[in-house]
Amino acid sequence: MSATTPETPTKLQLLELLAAIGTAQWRDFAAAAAHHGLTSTQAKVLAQLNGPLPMRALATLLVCDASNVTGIIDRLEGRGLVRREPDASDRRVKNVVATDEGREIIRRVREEMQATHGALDTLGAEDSATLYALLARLRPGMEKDA
Amino acid sequence: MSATTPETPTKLQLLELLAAIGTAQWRDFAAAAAHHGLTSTQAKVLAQLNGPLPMRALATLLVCDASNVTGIIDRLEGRGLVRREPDASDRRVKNVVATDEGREIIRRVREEMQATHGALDTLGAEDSATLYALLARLRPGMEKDA
DNA sequence: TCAGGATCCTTGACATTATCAATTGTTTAC
DNA sequence: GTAAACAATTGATAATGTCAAGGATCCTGA
Repeated sequence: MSATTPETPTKLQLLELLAAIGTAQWRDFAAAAAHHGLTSTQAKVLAQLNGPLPMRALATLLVCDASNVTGIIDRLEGRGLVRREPDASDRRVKNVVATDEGREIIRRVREEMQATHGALDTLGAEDSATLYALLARLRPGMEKDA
Repeated sequence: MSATTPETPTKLQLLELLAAIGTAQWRDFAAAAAHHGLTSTQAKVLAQLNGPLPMRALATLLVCDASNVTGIIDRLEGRGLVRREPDASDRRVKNVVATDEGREIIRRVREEMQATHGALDTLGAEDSATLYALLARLRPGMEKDA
């Protein structure tokens, strides 16, 4: 019964570890975003914008009120990092799209997450593949009710 | 060359997956915190308070200005979830400690992270152990410069 | 020792992010 | 075609964030 490396970790232990990793990653992300004059929230929004997203969808992703998103997008749009586009099939909806500049700045933020990069570099190809496979199995369940 | 399950994932792919897991976990956490009348920030602070922590240390962990922490702790203290204690060896320092009620409420928040719990439940004992070991190796590098 | 610099926390002014209630325009269901 | 439902915005207000400045305490070195 080793206290340091349990053969079968408690769900609570695994949860705690996963939370710690998530927290550390967030610190890394927030610090990198600040270097580029972005607030954490602005960076988080840019990170979500792989494709066009309705305001409402953003609110759901950010776990916040829809009215909040209006102001956030206003500011990002004012800095030219984001654009509002009308939706083709529903005129109520406005789709948010990252501009080239927006995509570029978030790319640089991700590049600068040194702690995260450094940590991942300690994993060999095989371990990386194992971790990737496990996390990929976790992902759908985690995103279920979003 | 399978596009869905790469044998050796790119570092970028692994990074992206890790970020997605972290984001989903945060959503789960924020939603559970709201159920208990806590803002995300308040819950995040409570989650950090395993032991006494100086205000300054909290600011570092939250990646924010020290002055910000004053107000956050003021409100948590007003609700009886947290206490300020003088430091024994340095009278400038105030250590923040979670009260019994504070510990209880954050325990319940963690309990209610259903998406995360559900996702972890899909892993068998062996996979859990593997994931735990891999994440444990990642952790020190991620927390290095905090 | 004690003067200067550094550190910890707080305050005050202000920008950003969050909530809620109400409004407008549009869609959907009946 | 009307009523209910939904998307986004506005306005009011609270919470969170930054920065500059200040008081208290610690530390270092002449």
